[in-house]
Amino acid sequence: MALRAVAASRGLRRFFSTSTLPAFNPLPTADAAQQKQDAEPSTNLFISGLNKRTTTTENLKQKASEFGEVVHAKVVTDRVSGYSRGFGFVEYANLEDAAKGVAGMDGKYLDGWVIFAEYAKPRSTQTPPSSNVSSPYGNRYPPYGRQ
DNA sequence: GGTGAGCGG
Repeated sequence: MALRAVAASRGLRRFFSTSTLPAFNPLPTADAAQQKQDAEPSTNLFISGLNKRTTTTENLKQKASEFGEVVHAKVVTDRVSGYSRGFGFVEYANLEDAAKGVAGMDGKYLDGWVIFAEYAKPRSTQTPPSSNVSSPYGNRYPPYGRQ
């Protein structure tokens, strides 16, 4: 009668239940922790949100010097047009100053614009390929990209 | 000349 059907469905439900529980990821915290990873700490900082109309190099260096020893500070400008591209790079002397610079400049105002400071990606540890012909430095290069 | 996410010589 119906008792057999109820018992059978209950048994099937228990079977599916026991076979479904440990099937998927029992520890989603490990995957979430792997996804939540900030940029690797480095002395080079990527500053975005700068004002395009003015060369904020001096202001950026002065602003970054308040949180640590700044080795380099530059606003990236287009080579052909010469206009600022709105972002720059700041290199600190050590990682602690870089961390303080990020915590101190990220989300702050600079020249009327909110800037964003985070760790920059390592562009290249080798000499650029376009440095054998039209380079004012010849084969030698200034100490850029040093760590 | 100068938009508004982005990664430079």
